[in-house]
Amino acid sequence: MRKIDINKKQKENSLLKTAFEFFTTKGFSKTSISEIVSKAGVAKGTFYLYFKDKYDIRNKLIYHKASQIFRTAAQSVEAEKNKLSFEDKLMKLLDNIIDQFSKDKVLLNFISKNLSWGIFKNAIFNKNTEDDIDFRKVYSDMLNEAPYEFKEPEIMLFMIIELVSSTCYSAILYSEPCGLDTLKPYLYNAIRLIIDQHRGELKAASNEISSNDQGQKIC
Amino acid sequence: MRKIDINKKQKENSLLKTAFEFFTTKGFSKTSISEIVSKAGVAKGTFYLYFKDKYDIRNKLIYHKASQIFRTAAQSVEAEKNKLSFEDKLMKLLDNIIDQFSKDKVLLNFISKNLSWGIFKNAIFNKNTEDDIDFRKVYSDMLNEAPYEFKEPEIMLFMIIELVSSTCYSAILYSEPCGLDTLKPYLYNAIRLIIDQHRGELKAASNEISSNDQGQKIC
Amino acid sequence: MRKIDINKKQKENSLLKTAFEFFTTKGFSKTSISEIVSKAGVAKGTFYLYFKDKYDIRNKLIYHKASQIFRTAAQSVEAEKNKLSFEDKLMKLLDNIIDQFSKDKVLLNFISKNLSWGIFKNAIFNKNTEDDIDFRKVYSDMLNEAPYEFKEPEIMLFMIIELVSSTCYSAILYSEPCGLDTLKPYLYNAIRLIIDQHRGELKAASNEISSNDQGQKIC
Amino acid sequence: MRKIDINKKQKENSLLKTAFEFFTTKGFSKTSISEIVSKAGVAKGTFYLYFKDKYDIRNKLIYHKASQIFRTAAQSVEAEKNKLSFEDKLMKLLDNIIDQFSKDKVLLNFISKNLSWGIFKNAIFNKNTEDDIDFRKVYSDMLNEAPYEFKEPEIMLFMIIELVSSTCYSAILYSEPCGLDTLKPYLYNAIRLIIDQHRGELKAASNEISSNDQGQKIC
DNA sequence: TATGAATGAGATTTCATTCAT
DNA sequence: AATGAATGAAATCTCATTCAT
Repeated sequence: MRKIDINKKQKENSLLKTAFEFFTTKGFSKTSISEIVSKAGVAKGTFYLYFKDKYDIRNKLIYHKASQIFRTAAQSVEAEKNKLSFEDKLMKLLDNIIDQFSKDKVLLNFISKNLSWGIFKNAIFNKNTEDDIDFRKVYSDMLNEAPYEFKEPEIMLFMIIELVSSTCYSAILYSEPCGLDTLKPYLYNAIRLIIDQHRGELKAASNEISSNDQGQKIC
Repeated sequence: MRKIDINKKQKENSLLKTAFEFFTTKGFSKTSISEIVSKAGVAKGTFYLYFKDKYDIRNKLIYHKASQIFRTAAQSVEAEKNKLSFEDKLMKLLDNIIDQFSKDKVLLNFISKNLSWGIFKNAIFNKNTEDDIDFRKVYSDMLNEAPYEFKEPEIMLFMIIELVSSTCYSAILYSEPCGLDTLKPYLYNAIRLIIDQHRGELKAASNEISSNDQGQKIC
Repeated sequence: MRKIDINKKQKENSLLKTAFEFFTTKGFSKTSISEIVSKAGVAKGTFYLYFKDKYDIRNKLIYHKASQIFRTAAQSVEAEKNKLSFEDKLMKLLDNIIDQFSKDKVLLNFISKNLSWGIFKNAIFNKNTEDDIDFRKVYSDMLNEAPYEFKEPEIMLFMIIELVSSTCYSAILYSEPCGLDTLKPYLYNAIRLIIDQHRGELKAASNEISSNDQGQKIC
Repeated sequence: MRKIDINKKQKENSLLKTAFEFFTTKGFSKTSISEIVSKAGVAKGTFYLYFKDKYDIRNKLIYHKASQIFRTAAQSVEAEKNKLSFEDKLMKLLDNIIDQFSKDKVLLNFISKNLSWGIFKNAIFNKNTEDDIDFRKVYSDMLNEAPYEFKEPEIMLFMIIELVSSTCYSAILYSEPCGLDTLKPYLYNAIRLIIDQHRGELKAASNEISSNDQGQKIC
């Protein structure tokens, strides 16, 4: 990377960092571009060289942060990939995410307040930059590795994510109606029940992974 | 009510109605008080006689609308109160609410975008005006009439409400990841599973509901 | 006085009292009629039954307070009327006024900030209500009783009053450039010098008191 | 100075000039920032680039104008610096100031209405911009050059300034209680008397001013 | 007399965005 | 690429005063 490009990247990062600070402390609509640029140490006009407008920088932040969370969680599962069942992998993934948020309430608040399923899906299901993880692939790999078929796996994931995100948001930030620790057993049990209701037949052995052990197949 | 009070109520309603129109079509932050008052046909200063600021009128709208939805739903259950089991009553209540929202997407959007468990709890668990329904009482009546004890009934309601509201929001408004009709069977099944996990022991017979098995009573 | 008139007087006094409180603590332009009436316990419209507008109540307050100060001072001199020389009477009068102000800085601030020679002259040289003192008469009596003529007595009084009021204002309220005690000797000496420069000839015996000893006149 | 800085100075001056016009004709509180900017031909936001608020521009005007007056007066004395006695220099200074005000009643009114010893002292005793004159130095130079010591020279100056400003204000603007010409002889005489009462001992001869009467020196 | 709801012009201030430098 | 002065529409909010009751 040329020196000038490094410089540009630094400016952009400085703006992103500062914007995040203000958005999380003062809120999006009460943060002005003026504040961001003066704290970031660049001129007003410069802001518009890097971002289309205020909404642009917010969305880029959400993408960035959400993707960071998922990458970390995915890595934690990766290690034990082959030892865990599908359910356990998914639970571990969720537990890791919840853990990250409970340790970073500011980020939770920011993402929650600005999250819609649309932006969210975009953030985790599409690669926006080279570093971003492709969560769609992670999930479909997990499904493929599972011994069962799942009915409507997207709906299943959707329900789980919505249940987790909305209940944990309230439990972590406001302890409403109870703290995270009280909530967890009920929540995790509910998730397993939801997975159960979507679990279908045992898979027929797939070609790729068991082309040579067809003998075991019974069906 | 004196003529002047009727007039005041009309002014307030006119402002609420107009504000709701703008908030739902243009969005909260893009709606100005100037627009509201000029459409409502009152002077700018008059707005401030009724509401502290823009946030105040928004919160009052949420209270008002949320409470309206719940009152309607509660009334629909009231009729068959004694014929239905606890589960069926709760499911009917939820179904009625989902139904109302699916018919009034504008309202759903408005309430969802501005809803937090805090405001929500306030709206349905506290009477703000005389007309407001006391949802807490409705729920606790339902619990009392059930033959079973429930473990942590507040957490149960919380999980159900969060699951329903966040999944339906996305399904009704954006058909994401699927339409409401596709979602419903999975969602309703999930709800019943959640209720199941919270159901506890059979209650000791109480006076009202078991006048004919007093013999079992020991006390 | 009829009961209804007493009631009216009470309302007016309550408004005056409250307005004075706010004017002296928040300042004239930052005090709103709303605040005054709500503290005074009357309706907004009622204010306009007693006062033309905000300026009207301020002027009435100034008249009232200024006249009060002068009445008190005049009374303190009255007792020793015949024992003191003109100079001493005037000095005692001034000293008493300064004393009152140094004990009531709030009032000093209010009157000073809103004082102009015009309003001031009006306040002390014209009777506004029956209780108000006629300062013009007090001063002219003092002059008549003095054994000397005075050149331009009005200019003399004017210079003294302006010197006293502007220097004491600053000394009492801000100790600028020095406190009142440090200022006093220089100030009082300056006043005596000013009186000196206006003192004229010994008076010819006046008609009333010495109609029969005209022979003494030399002129 | 860069072209852009010249432009900025012009904008600021245009705002100051326009504000002064309105403040002096309509009064401070009846002048709106809207009026100022529209007359000055700049955008409303531009005002806030140069001044914090309405009070800020007023204070800057007072500083500016007061300092202008004193600079002019000081220059008039400078010429005859060595020919005049301390008293005559001070009288000439005051006379020049009074003269300026009597020719510019609008300015007198503006400064007087908004003057307090605090702002005033600030205006003349502190350099606010590079052009501002340091009146403190002018006065202390005058004192140093005088052959006498003065008791409490600051109190002396204070009394003189207060006496002059408050009496002349009324005389020039309202001819109350008399016109300036009638007042002057009495006023100037009073000032000389005040100076007299503060004059102390002859100074021990300093090197510069009394090289030829060293014989009298005892030390 | 007394009330206080209603007025609505107008005040101050903010801020995303542009554009000449 | 970077700047930051300038914009000016628009936002929120105030408040002296009126007038129907």
